[in-house]
Amino acid sequence: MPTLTEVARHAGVTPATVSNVLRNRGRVGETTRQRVLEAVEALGYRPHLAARALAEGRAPTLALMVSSIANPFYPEFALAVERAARTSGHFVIICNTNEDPHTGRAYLDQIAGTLSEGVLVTNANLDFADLHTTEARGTPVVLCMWERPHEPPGLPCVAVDFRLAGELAATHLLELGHRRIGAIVGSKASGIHAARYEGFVSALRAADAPKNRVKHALDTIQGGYDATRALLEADPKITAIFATNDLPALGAMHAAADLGLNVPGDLSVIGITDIQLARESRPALTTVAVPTVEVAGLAVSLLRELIESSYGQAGKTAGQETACVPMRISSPPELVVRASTGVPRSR
Amino acid sequence: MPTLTEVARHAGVTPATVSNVLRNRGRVGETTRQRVLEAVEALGYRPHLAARALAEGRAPTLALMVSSIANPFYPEFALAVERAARTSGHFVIICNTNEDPHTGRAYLDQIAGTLSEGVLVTNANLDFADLHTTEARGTPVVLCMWERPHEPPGLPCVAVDFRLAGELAATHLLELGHRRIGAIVGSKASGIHAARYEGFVSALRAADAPKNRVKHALDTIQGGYDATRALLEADPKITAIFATNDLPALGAMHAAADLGLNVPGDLSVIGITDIQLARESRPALTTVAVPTVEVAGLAVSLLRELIESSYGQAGKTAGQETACVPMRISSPPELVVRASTGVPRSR
DNA sequence: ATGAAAGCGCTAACAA
DNA sequence: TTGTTAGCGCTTTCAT
Repeated sequence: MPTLTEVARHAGVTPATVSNVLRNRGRVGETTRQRVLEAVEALGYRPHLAARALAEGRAPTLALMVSSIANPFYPEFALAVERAARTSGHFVIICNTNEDPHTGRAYLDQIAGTLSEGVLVTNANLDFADLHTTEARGTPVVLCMWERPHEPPGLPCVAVDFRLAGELAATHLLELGHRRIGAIVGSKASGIHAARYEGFVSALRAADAPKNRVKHALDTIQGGYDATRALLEADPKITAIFATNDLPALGAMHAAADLGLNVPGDLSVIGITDIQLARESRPALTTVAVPTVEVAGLAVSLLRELIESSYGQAGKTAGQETACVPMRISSPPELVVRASTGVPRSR
Repeated sequence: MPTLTEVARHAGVTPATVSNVLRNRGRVGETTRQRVLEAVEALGYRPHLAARALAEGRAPTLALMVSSIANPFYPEFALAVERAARTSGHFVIICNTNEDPHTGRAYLDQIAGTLSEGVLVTNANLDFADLHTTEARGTPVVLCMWERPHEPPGLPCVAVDFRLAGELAATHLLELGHRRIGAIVGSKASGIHAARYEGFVSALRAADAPKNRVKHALDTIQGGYDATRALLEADPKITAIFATNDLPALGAMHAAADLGLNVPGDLSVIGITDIQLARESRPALTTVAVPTVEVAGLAVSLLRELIESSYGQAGKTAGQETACVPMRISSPPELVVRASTGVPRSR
């Protein structure tokens, strides 16, 4: 691999000039510029990104923390992030924490600030303390899917109004005429899906609908499957299932199929997110869509800004502490009516 | 961020010693070692990976070229690669070429050899010429899913016997009693799925089964959907569909549902790969499983070996050209019988 | 067992 | 407009 210096020698100029030509910095004469470009071409020169990173004090990569492969949402999101990142010349390093905060910290320790100049976090399965540490060391961090626009997490984030998502789902079911609705919350009671369920419940209350049954479950198809069977066993008259995520909703449809229930005739099912699978299931899943691509874009651009300003304020003493933590809010979730919901018919 | 030098000063030693302690190189006295470790701890030192990469002349990352988000197989594979890579301390940079060879080359030009010391390729949608160029510049390349163990591609690779996969699928269908089988080939005639179809056809021929109908289609659910409708229109008596990939197979099931056909009663469906979705569809998809995780592991370890030996032979003159191109063969694909195939019943 | 010094490939003041 | 001179943070001979 030829180096900058070799190119310079080949073109009869100094390394600095070549550097300037390559990055359109500083004034360079047209003739030398040509000579340099030819030399680059002739030698097949490619800049050494690690060297550049060291010299510039910044690396052209972003780290993306994902929790696992289990939920197909993450890969989908990862690709959206990759595209957004490329527009600013960033590469994305995928950091699979495997649901393990320890692994997450190991990643942060290793690459934050050295191989990558910013961190994107797709779920809260990391110690916030670790994230704060990373931030304090000078590497900006952005949370990608904060669920409560009105309760900032204390870290820069992109928020999605998941409470509204829950409301929209409930309203849709109510408008169809459902009164007995079972809810599947894809996490512990106080977990990341709480806002969705709150929105759901509040819409029910606003409509004077009877109290619904709830079941907490793993955020997986299987989790939704089991929860649905439990729910229907507890109350066979349930006509609709609301799940706080698409995966459990899909599981609910599977359960219905195994119980010989027609969807949506006997049982309506609605989820939240609108992952690819939702479009591709049979019947296609009605869901409340979260603007995934937009979120990825917002997260990357926010991170970019933070990165820039972090270099800007280098050297300044503290006092920035009090500056408010930035938050971007995505456009609101939207109901996508497909084939899994309909008017209830008695059975 | 504290540097090595600061740690050294803090511990009252030289940078070289700290470096030695940190990497267990060279002999270091037990007492100094302790002192250094304490300093590292006290300062919260983290090695700067870009700096290390420059000094060592190698970066601790691998590039993974994927073609797009459309096929959920790639993200699945990406996570498997990430896990395998981590065992050797490598980070994975995800390079989404978006089916565009031009983007692919841009990635190769930028990061191969500078930010990453090896390249993993998951599909052939890149110019082989570009890959050879990358290799020639000194960065090893490994193809992850070569489909013909008996026809080496001229590049290091992990091969999967996809011909056998096609045979297994056909045999399964034949054993169930199917004679009129429609095939969906998820690419152009000469494309990457050709081997699968060849295997399928040869098994049919070996069993003296009648010639089957074929339809080429996009390697997507929609592609399989359309192809199935076309196939059934051309010959309504078809009792089974073989698709060269799971996604089109899933599309076939959707088509059956829309046509009021029961799967597997009226129509059996079988795919190849065994992606997560195959397990999670209703009915669950019978498919020929490809050992994805194993392939990822083999690919990473082969790449690792190539990387090591490329540093080893640094300085040697040419002549290695004649050395054979290494190929790893995964364990054979295996039939996974689920609910989408069964004995044909006349209709 | 530890230190001194050179350099990886590039960028960034500052000179000329 | 171009060249000079220092590093960036780390590794690595080679001395001591």
